[in-house]
This record gives sequence, C-alpha cells and structure tokens, in this order.
Amino acid sequence: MSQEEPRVIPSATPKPRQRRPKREEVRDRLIEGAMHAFALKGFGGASIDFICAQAGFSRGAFYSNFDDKEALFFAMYDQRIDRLYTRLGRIAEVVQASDQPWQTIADHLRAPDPDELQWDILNKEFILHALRNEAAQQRLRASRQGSKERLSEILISLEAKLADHPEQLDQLCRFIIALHEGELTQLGLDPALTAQTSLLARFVPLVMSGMVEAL
Amino acid sequence: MSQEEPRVIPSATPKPRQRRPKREEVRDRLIEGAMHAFALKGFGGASIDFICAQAGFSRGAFYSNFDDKEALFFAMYDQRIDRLYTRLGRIAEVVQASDQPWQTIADHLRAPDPDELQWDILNKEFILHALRNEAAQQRLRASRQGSKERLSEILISLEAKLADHPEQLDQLCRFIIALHEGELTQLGLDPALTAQTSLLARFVPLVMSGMVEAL
DNA sequence: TGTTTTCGATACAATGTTGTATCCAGTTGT
DNA sequence: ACAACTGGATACAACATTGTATCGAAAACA
Repeated sequence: MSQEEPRVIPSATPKPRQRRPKREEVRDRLIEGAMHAFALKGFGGASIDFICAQAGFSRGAFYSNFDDKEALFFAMYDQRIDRLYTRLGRIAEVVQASDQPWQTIADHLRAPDPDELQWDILNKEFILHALRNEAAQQRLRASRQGSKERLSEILISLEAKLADHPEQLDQLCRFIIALHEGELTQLGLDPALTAQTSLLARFVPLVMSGMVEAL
Repeated sequence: MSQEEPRVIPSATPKPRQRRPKREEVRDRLIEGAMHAFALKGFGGASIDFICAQAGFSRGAFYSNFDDKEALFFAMYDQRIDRLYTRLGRIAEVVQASDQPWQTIADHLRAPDPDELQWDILNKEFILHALRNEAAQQRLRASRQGSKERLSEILISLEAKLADHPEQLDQLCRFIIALHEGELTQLGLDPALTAQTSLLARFVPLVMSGMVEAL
C-alpha cells in the first residue's frame, strides 16, 4: 500500500525563529553574501546556492529578490559604486586643506582593510564580466566616467589651470586611474607592499607638476 | 530475454577520419580552445565540454592530456608567459637603437591585434584566480618577478645609473607595470583609446628623467 | 607486415545547478 | 483580532557538469 507521504515534514524542527528580517535587510545581506561568494569563487564559480549559504538564506529568498545571478551582481556593483562616489566626495573635501594632497589621497584610496581588497577583487571581476557582456559594459563605462569626473574636480581644485586644458586633464585622470588600479593589483598579490610608499603618492605629484609647468 | 545491447554503435558513422593529430598538436589546440573559452566565459563559466568544443575535440582528448581544468589553465598561462618573455627580449634588443625608446616600447606592448586583447583578459583572469588560489599565486608571483627583472635590464640599458640604485629601479619597474596594466584595462573597455598616445609613452619618460636627475 | 602501444571518442554514474511551484509563518491593514 | 497578503523555505524536475571505464582505430615499433 502506497502511503502517500505528505511531502511536508510535520514540523519536527522546533524552529525558534521569531522575527522575520525585513525585506531590505534580506537584500543587503544577500548582496554582502554575494560579495564574499564572488571574492571566494568568482562570478562563474559561485553557485546561487553557495551565495545564499554565505548570506544565511535559502534560494527562495534569492529568487524572490533577484531574477538571476547577474541581477544580483549588478545590484552589488551599483551599491559599491555609490559608496565609492561618496568616498571620492569626502576626499575632495579633505584634500583642499592638506599640504600634502597626494599623500592624503593615496592614504584614503589605499585602504589596507580587507573589505577594500575584497572590493578590488569584485571590481576586477566586474571588469572581466563587462569585457564579454554588453549590459555590464554599459554600466561599467558610466560608473567609470563618473569616477573620472569626480577626480577631475579634485585635480582642478588642486591646480586651477587644468580647467582650461581639458585634453591634458583627461589624460591626467586616465593616468591616475590606471596607476591606481595597477597598484591595487600589486598590493593584492603582495600585501607586504602596503608598507612601502604608494606609487600614487610617489609619482603623481611629479607628473602633475611637470605637466602643469608645460601648460 | 534481455538482449545485452552491445553498447557500441555498429559504426554507423562513415567517419572519414584518417589522420589522427599528433599529441602535441592536440595539446596546443586544446590550449588555444581554452583561451577562447576562458576569454568568452571566464574560468568558472567555461565548462570542460565547452572548452573542448572550442578546440574541436572531445572530453576524452582533454582528460588524456590534462588532469582538470586548472591544469589546462596553468599550461596555457605558462605558454603565454614564455611568449611574453621572448617578446620582452626582442624589445630589449630593439630599444637600444631607438631614439624614442618609450614610444617604441609602448608600440610593442600596445598590440591592438585581438589576440593580445584576449591575452590581457586571460591575464586578468589568472590574477583573479591567483588571488584565491595558493598554487596559482606562486606561479603568478614567479612570472611577474621574471617580467620585472627583464624590464629592469631594459631600464638599465637606457639609464646606466639606475643599476646603482636598486630601490629606485624597483619602484620604477612597479610604476611602469602598474601603468601598463591599468592602461590595458582602459583600452579593453574603450578600444577607441587606441588612437590616442599611449599613457606609457606619454608619462614614463617624464617620470624617468625626473627620477634620474634626482639620483 | 604483424604486434603492441597510445590516446581520442563514447557511455555511464554520480553529483551539482537552475528555475518553478507550492507551502506556511510572520506581517500588514482594517 | 481577524483576514489577506508577502516573501522566505522547501520540494521537485529538468538539465549540466564532472570524472572514470571502456573501446577501437591510428601510430609506433619490430
């Protein structure tokens, strides 16, 4: 006789669950879990299951918040870009008062705390994703354009003359961004380098003064 | 009666296959297929099946040549590093005769051909892999150290004085590598930039002369 | 040419992954 | 306090992926 198993366990689990987390909190914790998951295994390597495990939720929670892995990836990226922008804004404020602006900027950007290193990994992951995905490329270009503009403002606040030479200003921005990202790569691979002076602090002033002189 | 199906198809396929590719050729084509596959889908995203499809072989060929996906990844990386080294060697030869050495170097490194862009993607992919994998990190560090030493030789051939200042020399190398990698990222995301002067050619001479003066 | 060896192709089993349908505890509105 | 609803948890089915065992044709060797 086939005893039709009532597919649901008779709540053998005592389940002291009382409070259910708010919607937004679930989203945020999923995003945070995804950060860990992607940093640990990469975008393609981290299964949705694994991401949820990192966040402490089930796949149900995931699918009720996001369409698929990529949607979560995008959400995560947008969130981090927001934070980056506010961070750049804060630097812009501080830097004017400093007598060694580039040391200050480098210190702010270096961020030896593990959270920042993780973010750098994610940034690289997103770049790779963008190199093979049109939608991601769109977002990436926009956010990088934004970063560049914020950086431009900082540079102009340091050297007003630059405002009149958009070509040079643009090149300077590209230079700084390239150097910064390249340095982050090196720091990630060899944490011991954190002890040394930042490439940014060491070389950007040199280049900038050389460039401004020539204007 | 259970007619034991003779599990092998009675060669219904005409199979005009005559020549079997040499061992080494299979390996190489698998590596090449992996390059495409990884560039297209990333390390985690490219299944072994997909890689083999790119190379035009079956999984059997794969497993008889490599232990797993990572082994193939390493083999591929080693091969490319070899090529990079010979390329750096060739640059070292050419650069002495040039009156604009940095323009020459930049031209050699820029490589707008799609194969090089693909290699840059792979390089990034390997960096990410290394950031979460001890064995990969070992290899990556070694190969980057090698690149740095080759670059040092080039720099010394341009400015003999540098040989006496290992500290500065090292920093200069790190600067150039960081800038180069950062620039490649930008080029990958915005191919239009290829038309502009290279950041390398534009800024490295400035920095180098400034640094040498101060020695 | 005949024998042995090699190695790419195929079949298979075990496991992982994804998306959807369903259920019900906790929340919200009246 | 009661009813309706939201949304996280679970079950399930379809499919993908991996590694291994096996086969047999081409190579290598004699």
